[in-house]
Amino acid sequence: MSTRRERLREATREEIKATARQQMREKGTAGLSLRGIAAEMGFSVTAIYRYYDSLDDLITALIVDAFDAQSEAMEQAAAKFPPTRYVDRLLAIMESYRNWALENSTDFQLIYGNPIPGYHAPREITVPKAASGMYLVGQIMADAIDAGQLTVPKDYAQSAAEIDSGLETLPDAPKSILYAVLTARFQMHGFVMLEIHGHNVGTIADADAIYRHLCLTFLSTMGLKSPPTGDRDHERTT
Amino acid sequence: MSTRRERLREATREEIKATARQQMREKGTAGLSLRGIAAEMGFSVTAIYRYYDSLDDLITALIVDAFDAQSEAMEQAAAKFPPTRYVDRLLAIMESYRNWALENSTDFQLIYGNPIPGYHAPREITVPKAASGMYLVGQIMADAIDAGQLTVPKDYAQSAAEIDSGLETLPDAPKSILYAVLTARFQMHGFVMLEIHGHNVGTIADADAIYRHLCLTFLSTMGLKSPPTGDRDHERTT
DNA sequence: TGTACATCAGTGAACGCGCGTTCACTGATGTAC
DNA sequence: TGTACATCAGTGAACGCGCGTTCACTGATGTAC
Repeated sequence: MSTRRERLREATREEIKATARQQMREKGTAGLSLRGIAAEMGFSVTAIYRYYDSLDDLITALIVDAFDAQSEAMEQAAAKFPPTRYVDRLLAIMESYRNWALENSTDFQLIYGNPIPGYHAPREITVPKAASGMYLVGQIMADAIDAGQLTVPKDYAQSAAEIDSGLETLPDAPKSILYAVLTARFQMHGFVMLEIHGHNVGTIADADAIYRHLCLTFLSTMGLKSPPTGDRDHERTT
Repeated sequence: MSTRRERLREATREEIKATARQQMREKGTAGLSLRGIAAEMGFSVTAIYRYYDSLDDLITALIVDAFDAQSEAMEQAAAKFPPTRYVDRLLAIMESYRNWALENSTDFQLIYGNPIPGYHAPREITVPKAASGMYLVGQIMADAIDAGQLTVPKDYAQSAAEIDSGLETLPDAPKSILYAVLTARFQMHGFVMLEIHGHNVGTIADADAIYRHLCLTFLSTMGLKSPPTGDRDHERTT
C-alpha cells in the first residue's frame, strides 16, 4: 500500500540510478558524479540528496542492482529450457555470463573491476550477492550428475584431499562440484575480463565462437559426449 | 655514452615512476596524480613537467613498465629450471602469473583493470606488449609436445574447424597450441582477477592450493600423467 | 686556467575546472480537523 | 467542504578541496673559447 508520493519518490530514485548508469557508460565507472547526474536530469545537485544520503549510498545501490541483474540474467537464461535439460541450461547460463557482461559492461566493471576511488563497499551486502549466480550453476550441475548426464572427472576424485582443504564448505553441494563450478567460472571470467578491456585483440578473431567452444570443452571434461543441440523447439517462450 | 646530466635525468624519471607506483598502491590506480607525486617527492608540481610532457605520458610509461615487468617475471620463473624440463617451466610460469599480480596488484590493475578516466592508451604500444608472455608459454608448450612430454587433447583436434576460424594466425605455433595457451590463460586471469578484488572470499579457503591445483588440472588435460616434482636440486641459482 | 654564455632543473603564482557536501530558503502537495 | 498546518521536493549560493596545465622566473651546472 504505497501512496502517490511514495511511488513518485521511488520512480525518481530509479531515474537517478538509470542516469548514473548512463553516465558510467559515457565516462567510465570513475567518471560517475552527483553533479553529472543532476545536470543530465535537469536537477540541481542538492536535489539528489533528497533521494540518496551521499554518493557512496548511490554507488552501493548501483552495485546491489548490478548483482541482482546479473543473477536474474542467468536465471532467465536457464529458464529458456525445461528443468531436466540440464546441459542446455548450463550452456545457456555460461553464455549469459558473457552476454550480460558485454551488454552491461559498466555494471560488470562496477562489480568486478577496480574499486571506485574513495568508495568502500559494505562487505555484508556485496559478499552474499556475489555468489548467488554460482549457486544456481552448482545446483543444476548436481542435478545433471544425479541424472547421469554429467560426471565429475576422475582427476577431481584423485585429488580430493587438496580440493577438500582448499575450498569453503557449502550447503547442499559436495566440494567436487564447487570445484567444477569454479573451474568454469574462472575461464568465463578471465575471457570476459580480457575481452572487455580489449586484450583478446591480437589472438582471437571470432570471440563468440571461441567462447562457446570454451564452454563446450568444459562440459566435455564433465563427461558430455556430444554437444547439445539446444533446439529452439524446446525453448520456452518467456 | 651518457653524460652525468643524462644519468641524473634518467634516475629522476625512474624516481617519479616509483613514486607514482607507491601512490597507486596507497590510493588506487585512479588516485594517481601529478600533484600527489610531486608532494611525495618534495618537488613542486611543475618540476614533473621537465620529465614527462603530461600525466598521460607518465601513465603510458607506467603501463609499458608493467608489461615488461610481468613478462620478465614469467621469464625468470621459467629460467629457474633447465630448458628441457618443460613441465616444470610451464608450472613455474603459471604460478608466476598469479604471484606477480598479487605482489604488484596496482600494476596488474593498471594493465588489465578499468581504464583510468580521461586516459587513452596508445594501442600501438600496448597491444604488442600484452602478448609477449603468452608467446613464451606457447613456445615451451610446443617444445614439450615435440618432446612427447605433453599432447594436444583429442577434443581440440576434433573441433579443429572452430578453433581454426576463431583464432588469429600466429607465427611459429599451430592454432591448437594457441588455444591451449588461451585456455590456461583465461583460468589464471579469472582466478587472479577475482582474488584481487576479494570475490573468492566465500568459496575458496586456501587460494594457493586451489590455484596450484587448477594449474595441475590444466597440465593433466594436456596429457601429463603425474605431477612434476620441481626438485630444488634442479633449480638454477639465479 | 679563467671567462662568457647556453643549457637545464626547479620554483611559485595563477587559471579554470569539477567535485561532494552544507545550509537556509521557496513553493507545492498532502493531511487533520 | 474549506481552512490551517505539516511534510516534502527542489533551489541556489557558498565552502573547501584537488586536479592538470601554462607562464615568467631564478639559480645551478655544463660547455666553448
